[in-house]
Amino acid sequence: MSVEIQRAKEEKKGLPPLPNVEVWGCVCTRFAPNPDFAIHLGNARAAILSYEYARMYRGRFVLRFEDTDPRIKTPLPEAYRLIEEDLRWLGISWDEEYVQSLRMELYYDVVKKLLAVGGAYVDLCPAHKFRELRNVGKPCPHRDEPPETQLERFDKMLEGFYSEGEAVVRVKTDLSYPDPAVRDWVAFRIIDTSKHPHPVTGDKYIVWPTYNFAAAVDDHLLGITHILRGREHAVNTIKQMFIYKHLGWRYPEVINFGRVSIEGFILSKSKMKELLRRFEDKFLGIDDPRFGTIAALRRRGILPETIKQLILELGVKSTDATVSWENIASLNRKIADRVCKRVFVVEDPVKLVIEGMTLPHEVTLRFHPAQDLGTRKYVLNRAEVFITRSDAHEALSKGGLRLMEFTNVRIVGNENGVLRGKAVSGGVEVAKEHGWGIVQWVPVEHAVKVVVLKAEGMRLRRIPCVGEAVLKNLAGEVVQMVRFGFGRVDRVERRAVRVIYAHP
RNA sequence: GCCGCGGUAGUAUAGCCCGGUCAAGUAUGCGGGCCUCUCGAGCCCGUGACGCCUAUGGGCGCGGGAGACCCGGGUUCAAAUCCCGGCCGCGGCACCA
Repeated sequence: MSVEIQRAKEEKKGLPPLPNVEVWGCVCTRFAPNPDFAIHLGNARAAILSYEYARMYRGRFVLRFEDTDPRIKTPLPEAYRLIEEDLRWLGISWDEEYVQSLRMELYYDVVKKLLAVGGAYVDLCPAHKFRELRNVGKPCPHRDEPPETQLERFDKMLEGFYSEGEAVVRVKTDLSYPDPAVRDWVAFRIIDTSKHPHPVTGDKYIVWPTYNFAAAVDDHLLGITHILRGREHAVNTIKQMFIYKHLGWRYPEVINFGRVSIEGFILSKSKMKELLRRFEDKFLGIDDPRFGTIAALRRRGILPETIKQLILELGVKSTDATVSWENIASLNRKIADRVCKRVFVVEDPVKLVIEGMTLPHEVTLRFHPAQDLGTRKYVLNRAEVFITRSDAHEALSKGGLRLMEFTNVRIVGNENGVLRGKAVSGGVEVAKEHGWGIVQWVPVEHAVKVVVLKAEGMRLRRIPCVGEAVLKNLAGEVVQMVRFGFGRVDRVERRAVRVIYAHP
C-alpha cells in the first residue's frame, strides 16, 4: 500500500529545493554518525533527509562512520552493524560506505599539506596556556614557526615522541574572530591507544584527527555537495571553512535543522548510556521502549513508513521540534491499521462457559477484515473462553454479548466468578438488535500467557493478559490487539509471549 | 559571560526569507454522526487563535470602527510577515562527535 500513499504525500509536502545545485553538477549527500551508540530519531532525521535529497536529484548518498575518538566517545564495536541495520530498516540504501579510522593516512597527508602551506601548526603549549592566549586573541609562540619545523614536529608526534596532551595540531584561523571557540581549533591530538584501544584499529595510531578535521577533509575528498546536519553544528561549519580556505577547496552547501525530541522519551545518547550502566537490570537494552532510538521505536511496533513520514513533515526547519507521542501514534495507527494482523488479547480475564454448542467446534478467524492476511483456526473440545472483566460486567447487565467473528451468547448465570452462557444463533445483527457488545475473546484450550509491557514515562508497566495461541507464530510482527492497542510481539517462550505495547 | 536561533490554537507545528492571496493551513485533541463483527479502532462532519451579543444552548462579525499570531513601539495605504526595545525559551562556546 504505502508506496503510492507515501509518494503522494511526499509530492504534496515536497522537500524544498537544495541551494546551488547547478554549480555542483550533481548532488552528493552523506550521513555521518558516530558509532558509539545506536542512532535515535534526531540522527534519523539527518539520514532520511540526506537520503531523500540524494534520491530527489538522482545523486549519490554516502554512509560514513565518524569514529576518531577512541578515548571519550569510544566507538561501540557492534554499533557499526546496528546503525546499518537501522538504516536498512528505514528503507535507506547507500552507494558508498567509509570508516574514518581506516582512513588515517589520508588525514595525515592532508594535514602535512596544510602544515606545508602554513595553514596549521604544531602547538606545544599546555591547553590552559593556549586558552589564556586565545581568550585575548594572542598567538601562541609556535604559531609562526616555519613549515619545516612544523612538519618535523608532526613527524615526532607520529613517532610517539610526545605523550597525551603535550602536542596538538591547530588550524590557523582568525584570532580576532568573536567566538573564541573558533580561534585556532585543534585538528589532531594524541591519544594513548595502548590505554584506550580503538575497536577497529587497536593501538595502531596514536595521533587522531578531531571531528572537525576528519569531517571537513572527508566532505571534500568524497565530493559531498550538500551537508544536512543539526543546528548544533553551526560553529563547526565556520571552523571547517578555514581548512577549505587554506587549501583552496570549495565548501559544500550546508543546511542546519533543529533538534527533534519526542515528548516523554529519552533521546540523549549519554543519558541512555548512563541509565544502561547504572540500572542494567531495569532496562531492556539499547532498544528499551522508553528510549528514542530507532531500534526502540522498531521494537515497540512503530513502522518505518511512520518515521519517514514524520521526518518529511518536519522538513529542514532550523527550529527545534518536539513531536508528541500522540502524533506519532496517530500516524502509525493509520498505516498499521491497514497492514497489520489483528489478534485477540484479553486483559484481566474472566472465564465464560457456553452451553448448547455442538462439540468439537471448529472456528476460523481472519487476521484482517478487509485485507487478505490469512486466517487461523481453533478446534474447541470445551466451549470455554476468556473475556475481559469489564466486558463481562457489561454482558451481565445487558444480558449477553457477541464473541467477535464467532457467536452470540446469552448470559444465564454467574457462579464464583465464572460466567455461564448459552449460544444464541444468528450473526452480528442479532447482537446489534440486543445492543450487546462485540468483544474479543480467547479459547481457554488455546490460550497463552501474554505479558504486555507498556512504557509510561519512566515506568515500564507489566500487564498480565491471555492471548490466542497463534501469537506464538507471530514473533517480531507488529499486531493490532483488538480493542486493546497496537504492539509488537517481542519474545515467544514455550509458555508465554511478550508483547511491547506501542499505542492505542 | 560571549556568539547564534526561536516565541502562532489545549498540544505539536505550517506560513515569515520575497508585506496584501491569513477573519491564519495541517496533525493531534475535543464534540457529534456513521459503522463493512474493534463504539478504546476506522470513516465522515463539526469545533478551534480576535471581538461583540447572549434566554449560556448558542449566535453575529455585510459596510464603517475596533480587534486578531509573546509584550511594547515604529515603518507602511497595508505587518504573523520588515525595523527597534523588552520579556521568555533553546542551542553553541572541548585535545567530543
